[in-house]
Amino acid sequence: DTANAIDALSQEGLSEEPVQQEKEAGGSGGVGTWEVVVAGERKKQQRRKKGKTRMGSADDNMNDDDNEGGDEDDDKGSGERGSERQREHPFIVTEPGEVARGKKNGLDYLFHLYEQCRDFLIQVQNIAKERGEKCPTKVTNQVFRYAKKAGASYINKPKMRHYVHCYALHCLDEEASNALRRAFKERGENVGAWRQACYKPLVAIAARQGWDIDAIFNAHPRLAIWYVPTRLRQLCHSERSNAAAAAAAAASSCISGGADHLPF
Amino acid sequence: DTANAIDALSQEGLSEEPVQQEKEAGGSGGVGTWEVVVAGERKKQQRRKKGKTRMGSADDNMNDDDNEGGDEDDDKGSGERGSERQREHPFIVTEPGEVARGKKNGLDYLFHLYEQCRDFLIQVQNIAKERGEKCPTKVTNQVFRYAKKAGASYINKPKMRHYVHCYALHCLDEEASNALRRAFKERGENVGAWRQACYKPLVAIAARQGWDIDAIFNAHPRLAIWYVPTRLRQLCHSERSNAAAAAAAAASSCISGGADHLPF
DNA sequence: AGAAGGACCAGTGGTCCGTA
DNA sequence: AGAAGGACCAGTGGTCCGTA
Repeated sequence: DTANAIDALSQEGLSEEPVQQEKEAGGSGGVGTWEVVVAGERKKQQRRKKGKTRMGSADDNMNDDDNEGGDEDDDKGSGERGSERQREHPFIVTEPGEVARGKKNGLDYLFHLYEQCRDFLIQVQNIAKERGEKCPTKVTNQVFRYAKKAGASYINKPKMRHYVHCYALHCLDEEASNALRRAFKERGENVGAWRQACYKPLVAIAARQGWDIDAIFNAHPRLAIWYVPTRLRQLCHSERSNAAAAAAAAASSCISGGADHLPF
Repeated sequence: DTANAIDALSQEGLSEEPVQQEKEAGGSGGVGTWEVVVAGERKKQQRRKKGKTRMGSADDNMNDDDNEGGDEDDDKGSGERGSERQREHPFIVTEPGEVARGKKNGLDYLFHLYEQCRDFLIQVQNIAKERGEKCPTKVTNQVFRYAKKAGASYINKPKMRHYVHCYALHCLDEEASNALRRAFKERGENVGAWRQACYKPLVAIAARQGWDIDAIFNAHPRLAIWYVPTRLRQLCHSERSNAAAAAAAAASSCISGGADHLPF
């Protein structure tokens, strides 16, 4: 399943750790390998306001003690501290197994991030169980915070939420997902277009299974830990309404004997 | 199950509706009867600050538009508007089937409130499903808000959370729950003492079932909709630790051959 | 232009503590 | 004193929009 994890490597990004750890975890892909990640704390400065690098906040300290002075305005143009804002490379549409070239990341890498989040969730769950605390069943803020603390600074909530339904298609119908990737790569579409196109086959799957997208997510062990995206839920709902209306119209036109006169 | 719902009646409290509706719902106890509750909107004034009765907020308007003037201080002694602050009558320890006398409510009534919350949850779930929205699996703030809007002003979150574990015992071992009620009534104990005493048999149940109090709640259909109380979770955890330590000590003393010398 | 993610916001779970 | 519940608070789910 995660056999070709090496192909999913991020092109070397801003922060060195992820790439290193990817390589270490490459062959096995087991859960235990992520303890390496946990051990290696982050080395980058985590800037809060732009340019205002703050020291002193220990790695285990999650407290948000940023309000000291009181002025949090007109910091425009104070970014002379040298450290430019850095981001992950943008995704491009790649075929299954294809490594992205240049300063880009491929879709195998994207999906691999979801597996990493799952590993982090499992760790958070184990800690919670040991301590007798509430145990999350989903990838929550707590899990994202844990991932960041563990050095996986390239994982963040907006990104993961943005592509959840793409990952869902990958989980639920890998054939269809792969075909879509190939088609969109061939057409030279960008990631946004591919992402949009992932909705339709998912709605079709939901249609076949009684429209209960929550049940579909929950029935799949790797998908069950992700919240159903609002947009996907909405699409399933409106499509179900359309289907129901169409069915009703057909039935009505059957009863009334044909399409040549208005049913009411 | 809810056959003796009439015995669970609240003594006529401040708000007339609950009692009336209890009586109507008395015989059947089905879900549908609560539509009566939904239909009958609340008539009482809902005061925000003390004595400051506000008019105008429509029943469907959940908006909290209370901040108009800006002075929200020194309202001490301004309660001359006639409407005294009103509350539900306090609970007393009653035997199963016993009606509380005087300005008191019995424990059958308390447990009945949990069933009502379940009915409200089911209604909220049905509405959510119809609309294709996220569907709560637990009694959430949204459900409490809905209950209030439906006229059940006597239901509130702090109260329901306070007694959840008492209801849990009632669900999981009604015999034990009934025996405890009889014993505490006979001894003349107050509700607080009875409530405290409900923890112990629950921890014993958890001990018999591998200490997983979440699994125990989730396995019971009427209990699964309630969050496991923090205190109960903590008690189960520390008791498990104690049991494990005791077991380890026993094993150690066995290995070392007896209790006459220190094992290390 | 297309995309990544810091940071905000409304509403949550949890329960304290001013009230009766 | 014992108890009911308004109201607060830290941290959540959700995603916008200033950024690169």
